[in-house]
Amino acid sequence: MAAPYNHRALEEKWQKIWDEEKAFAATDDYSKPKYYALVEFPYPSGQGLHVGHPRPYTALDIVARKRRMQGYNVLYPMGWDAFGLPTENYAIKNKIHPKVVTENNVEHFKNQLHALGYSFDWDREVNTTDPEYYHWTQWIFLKLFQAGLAYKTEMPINWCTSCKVGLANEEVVNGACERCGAPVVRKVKSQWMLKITEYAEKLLEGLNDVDYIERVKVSQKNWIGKSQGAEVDFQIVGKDEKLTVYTTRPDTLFGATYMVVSPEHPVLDKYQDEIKNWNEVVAYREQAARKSDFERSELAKEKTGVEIDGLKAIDPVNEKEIPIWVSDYVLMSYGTGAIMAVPAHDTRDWEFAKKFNLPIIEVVAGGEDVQKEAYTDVATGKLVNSGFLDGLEVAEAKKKIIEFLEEKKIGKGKTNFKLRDWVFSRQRYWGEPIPIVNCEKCGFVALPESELPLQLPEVDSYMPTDNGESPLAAMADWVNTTCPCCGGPAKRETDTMPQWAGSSWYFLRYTDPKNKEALASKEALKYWLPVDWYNGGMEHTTLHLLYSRFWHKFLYDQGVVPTPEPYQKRTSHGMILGANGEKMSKSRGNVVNPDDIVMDYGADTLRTYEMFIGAFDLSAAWSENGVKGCRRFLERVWKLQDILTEGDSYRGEFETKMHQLIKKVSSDYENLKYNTAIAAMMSILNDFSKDGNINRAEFRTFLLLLNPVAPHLTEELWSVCGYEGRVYQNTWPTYDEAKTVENTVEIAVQINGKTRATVAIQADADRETAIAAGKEALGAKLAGTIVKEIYVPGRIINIVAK
RNA sequence: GCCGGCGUGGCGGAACUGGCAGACGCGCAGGACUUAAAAUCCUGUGGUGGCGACAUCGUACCGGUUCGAUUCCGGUCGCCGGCACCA
Repeated sequence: MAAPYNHRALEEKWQKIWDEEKAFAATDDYSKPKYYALVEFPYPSGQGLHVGHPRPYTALDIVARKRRMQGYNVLYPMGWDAFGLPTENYAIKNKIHPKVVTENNVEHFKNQLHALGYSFDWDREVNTTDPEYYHWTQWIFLKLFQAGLAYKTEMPINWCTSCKVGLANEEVVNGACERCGAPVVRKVKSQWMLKITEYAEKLLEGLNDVDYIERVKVSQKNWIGKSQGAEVDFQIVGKDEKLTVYTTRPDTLFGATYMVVSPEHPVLDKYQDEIKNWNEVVAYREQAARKSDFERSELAKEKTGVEIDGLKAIDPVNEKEIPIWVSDYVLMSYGTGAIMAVPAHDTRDWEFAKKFNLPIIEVVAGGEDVQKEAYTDVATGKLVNSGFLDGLEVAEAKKKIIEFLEEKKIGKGKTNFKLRDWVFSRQRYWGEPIPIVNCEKCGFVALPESELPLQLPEVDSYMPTDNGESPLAAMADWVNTTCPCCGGPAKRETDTMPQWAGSSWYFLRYTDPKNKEALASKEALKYWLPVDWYNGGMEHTTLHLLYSRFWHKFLYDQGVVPTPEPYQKRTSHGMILGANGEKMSKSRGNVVNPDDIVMDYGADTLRTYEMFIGAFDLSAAWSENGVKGCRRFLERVWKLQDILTEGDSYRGEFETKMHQLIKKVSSDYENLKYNTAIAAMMSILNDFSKDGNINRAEFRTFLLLLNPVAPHLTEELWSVCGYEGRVYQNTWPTYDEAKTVENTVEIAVQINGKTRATVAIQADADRETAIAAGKEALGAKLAGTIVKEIYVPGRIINIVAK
């Protein structure tokens, strides 16, 4: 009888051996085929590892281990995305330097990950807060600055009232701070911006060349928000001034019955003397400005606005004079900040027109009464009341009107994006200093590369300030410097970079993490890129994933990296929820600590459970009973050693089963179907138990297949049962396609599509034989006249009778 | 509102390309072992009817295509995710 399955001793033992043997180090042997598997590096928070973390880590650990056994040089690295607010807040509260907080948290996280037996190459660990690392984050920023893609501007930013920090658009969710949930207001500040919009088209097109799961692609496309339409100039009556609008429906130009400008539109100030109701306009504008984005979207149902008394515009196609309104349903930040309103064919314009009694003119026929509802369908309608466009379909009309506009020089075809430039400044301490000085004479000047890394200075207070200045601004010694350009007095930039900076390129550093001359050597980048498989959370789809693709594409254009896209394949895992189906949180009291599971059941059980819990991409509720079930499975695997018999080839009925198993497990591991791979192994285990035997050849293959999921247990069994070497040093089992097919199959025999019997026949039986056998199996059940006989080899026999 | 995805036992979930729906696990019920319990092992487990072989219904709902539909098509309802006065 085998000794009891002592997971604690055994897991510790093997983790130590793997460390000593450097079992999972990626080598610099560039002649071997490579495989780069990547998971998002964690933010080392004070709470430690969450049970959600092991799900993606285990999934790609399985892939990494399998690929190594298949002869690949595998890079499966891990690191720390350690700049950020929670650490800083903790540091403020407990009066500990954020660097110390980070070190402690990293150590804790590392121990926890280590206890899970991941095959990370710990020699390549990176940490975004390490000056050796952020040296290169700053270097990339300088490149962006030199290329004109980083600029500083006064603009209204999203200001979190609680974190006291500016946020990128992507960090604002329903008008509230993504992190803390506090309301976000607009605040005008001078900010560093990155021109991600310059790459909008490339970011969109690049999606065609990569293998991302559909919903990730769709989210990125929505976020980039490409639309095609036209810009059209509307003459302002009696002025030498044109009001330009952007529209995706230039075909409806004849139906424009009024115009709307956003409250911030400059035309208002320019002609304030001619606006008779200027007081009213100013009042409206102030009211709109006071609203936070949150309120704006909350109050979206009811349209508001003021007609500008004194300014009119002329529709360029029909010369009609139309009124101009101000309303906050038109945004200054998209298009031109002004629109032509076509209430008959736009829902928002329709609502506005109804409220203020403006005319609604149908120009696309085919819908219901436009006085009752806007008709927005573009696929079926035909143009009416539109002069030379009458009778055309929408698509044709669009083309024709754009030609017309361009010919008359009153407009042009235009593509717009929703994507906006990336607000790159944070008024915080715990981030990468921006390596720029502001010289009175020379303006903004880049630090010379030789002065990198520009290290974070020690400060007395990390507190953010109410006036929106970074804590660094209070450090006169550090702030006051000399201009690298003219040597005159200059001031350092005191804002720091957002957390997304360090994570935008970390996968490059893993390829050559200790390089002091460059972010990584050309050779390393050429060999390892692109990342073959990257898995991460859906919540990073429009943030990290988009940002890092942007940086990568920029670095590609600079000749720094060899591939236009960083990640060949991107998948996403579902969340692990509490047992009650709700998100785990302290306040809900449904948090599961992975340390407890490792202690009580073992890392292998936790790994198996998280892979078995359900479809990888869907969220799944925690179940302690499910954990027990997986532990039970591993216990039964452990006991197989008691029924082990000699044999160097698969026995009889097990031959087909083993070949099928190798095939299934191998492909399931590659296709995020870990749950069915484990189910298949459970199933064959049941067969072995029932049989009362497993021979050495069968057990050997079984251990190899299970190893990526439960590496400690399988190594121990491998060693205990006297197989040679280590599992991880062995070759992944192969199968013979011909041997996955059974000789005899039991197939269903149907009458009129309903199964009435089953029959065992040769898998490759010919039609006559099969149908004869089928009829025999049906016996007396077969009655009436046979109309048709269907035989699908290996699948079904169906007799159609009347 | 637009876009994407989903809807299968008591529960988590399987089902290749249209071919025996419910693999595997959990739970539950019965049994073995035990003084007893836990653990372990064995058996059963979609509903209804029948002692039974079996019959019949059943993959959100309604309809269609097909010899045959969880799978394909049309419509309805519901849920989840992304985007959202983006003109």
